[in-house]
Amino acid sequence: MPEKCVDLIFADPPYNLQLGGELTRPDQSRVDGVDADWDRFASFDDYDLFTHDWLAACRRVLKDTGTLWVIGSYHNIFRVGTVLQDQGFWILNDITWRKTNPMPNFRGTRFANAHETLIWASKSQDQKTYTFNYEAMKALNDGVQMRSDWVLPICTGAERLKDGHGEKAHPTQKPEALLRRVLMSSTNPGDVVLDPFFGTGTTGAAAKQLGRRFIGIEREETYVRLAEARLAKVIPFDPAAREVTRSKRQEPRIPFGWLIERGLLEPGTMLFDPKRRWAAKVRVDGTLVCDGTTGSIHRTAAQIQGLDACNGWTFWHFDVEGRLIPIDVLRQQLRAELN
Amino acid sequence: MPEKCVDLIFADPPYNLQLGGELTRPDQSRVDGVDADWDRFASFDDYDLFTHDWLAACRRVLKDTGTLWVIGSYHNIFRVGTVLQDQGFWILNDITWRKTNPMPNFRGTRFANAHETLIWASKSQDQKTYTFNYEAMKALNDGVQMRSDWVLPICTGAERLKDGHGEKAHPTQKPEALLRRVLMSSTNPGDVVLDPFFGTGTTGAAAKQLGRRFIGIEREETYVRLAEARLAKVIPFDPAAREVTRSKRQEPRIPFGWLIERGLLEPGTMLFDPKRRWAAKVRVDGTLVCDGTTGSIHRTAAQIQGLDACNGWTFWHFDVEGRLIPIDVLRQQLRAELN
DNA sequence: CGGCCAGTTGAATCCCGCC
DNA sequence: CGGCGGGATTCAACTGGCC
Repeated sequence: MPEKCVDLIFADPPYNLQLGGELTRPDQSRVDGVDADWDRFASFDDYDLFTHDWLAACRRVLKDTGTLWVIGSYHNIFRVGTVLQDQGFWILNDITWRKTNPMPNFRGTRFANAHETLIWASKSQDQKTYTFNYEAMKALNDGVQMRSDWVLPICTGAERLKDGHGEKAHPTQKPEALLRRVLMSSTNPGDVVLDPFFGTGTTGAAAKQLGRRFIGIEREETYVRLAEARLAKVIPFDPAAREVTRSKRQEPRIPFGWLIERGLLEPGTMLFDPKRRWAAKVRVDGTLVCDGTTGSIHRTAAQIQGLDACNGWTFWHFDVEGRLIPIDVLRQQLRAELN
Repeated sequence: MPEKCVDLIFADPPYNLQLGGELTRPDQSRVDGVDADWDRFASFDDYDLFTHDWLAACRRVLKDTGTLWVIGSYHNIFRVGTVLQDQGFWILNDITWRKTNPMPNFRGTRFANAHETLIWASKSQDQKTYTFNYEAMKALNDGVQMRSDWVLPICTGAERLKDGHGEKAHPTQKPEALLRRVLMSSTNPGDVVLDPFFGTGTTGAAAKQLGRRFIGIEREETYVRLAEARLAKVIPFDPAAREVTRSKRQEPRIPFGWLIERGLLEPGTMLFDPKRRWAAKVRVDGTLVCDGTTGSIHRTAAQIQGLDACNGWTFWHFDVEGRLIPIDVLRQQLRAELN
């Protein structure tokens, strides 16, 4: 695979570090845990080397502007996080996936292990131009910014893939809703997503639904076949519906002066702060005259508040029949016209 | 300190935030961050050595039947967890402290960092006779097994210690409720609790309340004096009294976007007002496209009705075989699932 | 005394492009 | 690569004053 060709990596690395004997429920029935051969490591050192290897390979193919997600539990996530940091990845968030329906602790010896941890990281501390669809995440959360704790059920029911015998096909199949949230937060339509531990292809399913391209790597042929069959049946969402709200930062910039140029604001119009304590006159070049000084909408607003900076778009208002309207609505109007 | 004399250790080790510039809120007020000198480390290696040293010292004084708690955030917790495992500690749980009132992400660049992580560990894999008051935790949780995610507010108000000038005395004072839950879960009355980073003595306060003995180690004289004054005022709980059961939390908020995420509503679905005069298309981030504009269910409904606000849950309906069903029924359904 | 409103604050790895 | 400046950005809980 060529260098720096991937926009996002999602990885659910295997581990088997702490499984002692067999786990039984109080009624002595056996719990079908995770004990596939591919999941076994002899020591922490072995696991660290494995982690170092696959993360280095991911680093090589990830674009500088790309980000990496890893999911794990307390068995392995601390080691993964340490190696990540050692390789220069810069952690942006750790996310707690709070499971609504986890397996209880049958023995009553510990707290019910009811969450898993995701780490979201960029390639380096300096790289600040990663994709984060802040507004989409905020919209998804009813207008309140999304937090680092996500409440989602584990994968059960029809979504959970079965093998030929009606048993679950994969021990740790992730819910598609989790992957959709990951992809929606940190990719754009058309981006290339890589999952180096593809399993039964949940990452691919979410990517196909959302109109992202994807690459999956999987060693077990059984899983590959299951994933292929699964992905063939996935129906992408309506292309119009999968568009998300873009952050203002990524929208084309609308300079204040354009409002005057385009006639949305007359030169000479008086602007006011929300409480009508201050007034400013709009000049033809988009500067304001306020209290004897001139400057941009931002500078004048900042000067009044006696601070370093200020968002003039929300500070300054114009008068319509006695009511004050923020000038930002004019920007929205112009932005709509320019689309 | 003699070997193996301590029943429980609770540690909140310092770490270096590597702060860049000054952080300001959107209203340009300054955030009073953590930048104490004692909190700085030059490199990951330095931090790992520091962690290795204090954990080894803890290991020496901890009884074989004792357990250790460490609290941290993504900046340091992965390194702490790795060193713990390397020294032979056996992780029993990782606990997510979900803060009800965290500081938001002011710049919209990441998810709000709304939780911290605690690791609970015994001295070795073989040691199975540690203290875990399963029934007490279950009782504290309304008769349901306590999970690995704890919802508690951060320390504010009267509990938050102030210095002489009315400023917060310690940058990271933990809530006593958190420490009480820790001590209640994994110690018995009379046990000896050690806190090697005592700060203003929250661990001591909780221990005194619950009738546990404690040892605190603190380098900063200011904190030592504050802790002494604080602890003198702490009144132990009535030995016969039991922790009161917390009232049930208010109904969890269900963001509209979750319906799409969880598959209760397909992206691209058309919604209608009760009289089918208007139609809107559901997008993947939970916004609606209606008559050329986009917005939340509430905003679109309000725009149509020409009002300041509107309850979109009752305004918008989806079509099932020609009949219109309000989307609110889906919210009720999801709320039931999330309980 | 209570309700309402405005103001304050908390472990935070918190912008980006142009010159 | 550093400096400069435009411009984007916040949630829940508590406090205190006023009516």
